[in-house]
Amino acid sequence: MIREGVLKPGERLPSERLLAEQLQVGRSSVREAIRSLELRGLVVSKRGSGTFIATDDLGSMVSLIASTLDGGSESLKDIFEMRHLLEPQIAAVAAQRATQAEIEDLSEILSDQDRQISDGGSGVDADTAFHFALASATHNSALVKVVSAVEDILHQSRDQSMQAPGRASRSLASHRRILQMVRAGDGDGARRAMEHHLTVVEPANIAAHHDGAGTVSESQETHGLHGLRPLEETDGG
Amino acid sequence: MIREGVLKPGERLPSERLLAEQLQVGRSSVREAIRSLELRGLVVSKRGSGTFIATDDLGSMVSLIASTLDGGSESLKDIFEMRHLLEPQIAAVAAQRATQAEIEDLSEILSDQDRQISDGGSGVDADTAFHFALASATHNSALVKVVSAVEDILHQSRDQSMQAPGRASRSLASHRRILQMVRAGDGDGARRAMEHHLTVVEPANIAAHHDGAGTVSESQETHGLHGLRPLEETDGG
DNA sequence: GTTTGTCAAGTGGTCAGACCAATTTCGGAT
DNA sequence: ATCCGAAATTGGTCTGACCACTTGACAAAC
Repeated sequence: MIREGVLKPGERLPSERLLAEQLQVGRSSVREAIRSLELRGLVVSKRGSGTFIATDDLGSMVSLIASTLDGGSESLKDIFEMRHLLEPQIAAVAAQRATQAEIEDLSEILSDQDRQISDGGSGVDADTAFHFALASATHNSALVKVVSAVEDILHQSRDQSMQAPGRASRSLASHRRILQMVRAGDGDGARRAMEHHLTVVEPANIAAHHDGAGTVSESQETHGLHGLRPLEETDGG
Repeated sequence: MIREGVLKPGERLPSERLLAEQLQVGRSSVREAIRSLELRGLVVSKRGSGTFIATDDLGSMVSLIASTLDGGSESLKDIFEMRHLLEPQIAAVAAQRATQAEIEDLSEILSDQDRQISDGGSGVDADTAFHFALASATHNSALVKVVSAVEDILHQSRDQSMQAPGRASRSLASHRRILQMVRAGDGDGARRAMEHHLTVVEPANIAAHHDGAGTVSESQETHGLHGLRPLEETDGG
């Protein structure tokens, strides 16, 4: 429909009223179309200003994938498994492609994690950030999106299971090992390090394989889905 | 905010007008909210009938992820790469978990593919179906969704590049090899077979990493990786 | 000349009412 | 009991209006 015209990022769309007139449809329909694009993260609307082609706006895409992937607590183990299949591969690719800046970025994140743990925190934020930064280092936008969505979903559940003493520091240690491999450009080593990380440090949260029914608690309904109300984004573009 | 009331699949929501009255907001806003839920695949609206909680509706979720993942021609190689990282793993998991029924299903699909090719077709539909069925055999809904989205995106581009003579039959052959491994419950073998399939049969479509395979229009290709190494890991699993 | 305050125009967000098309519901005719 | 058709209901769209906000231009003050 609207995609025909190839528009550059940041460019402003015609106003809803003008668009409605040009397309000979009501403004409601135009709004609905724009809204759908906005929910897809392709476009951002700003009251009083206009509607613009999204620059990269990773966040909205990620949350969109996350909400789609998150089918309730039942699928949490599926998410974990996908991560276990994907992230070691990502670590390997990242090890081969990471730039110096990205490596420093990762290093910085680990320092943060260290600091957080020293302050008595769980370090989950830095933990998530590490996985995200690692995915970014693959220079593969699709991977970044999927991994971000996965990490997003797992973020909350991790917050609780991270409480176990020793886990935080072990997580940091294996993160360091991964970074070391990335720094060395050792894809295979990075893969193994990530595998170890996921197997030893992370997985206990859910554990359950695919045999039994639900060892999952349905009270864990804490996903950050936006409900009926459209969220207002204070995007400072 | 609809989340509060736990609604069962298939249940009908209050009408837009009623909802608007109850929430003390305009019908437009209600519609917009419902639309956002519909785009997320959580709900389906039927004119004259009502709005219902989506049952499972894999399709809409998949197309949603696909649209989010599909950032234009620039990201096509990213999609390919993600597939290359993910599908061998999926094949391995599927080999370990596939039920007899699912194996027969896969076998059936290959028969279809054979038939399509004999009729002079490219067999892309059966091809996509195979990958989807394989993902389903993992019994992991998250994997199914992501793989489906990936296959969905690649479906069209594959349609064109599948024209090359010999490709279709080679695809079928390597599919057969994968199925054989799945049937044997050989996860590692399935992984390798899928890797071979993706490396030898599929990837040429886009190819153009940095050695210029030329089947891609030049203007589209300028955006991607500048000096990135192609991943060439023979995965010593 | 530069800065500041003010205001008009434009924009997306919302609301209200109306009509359309598809569907369901239900009463009456058979 | 079955069939048919009118009426009610529902989502989809259109129209017009108002609000909150942003922007940009213009005049006033420095």
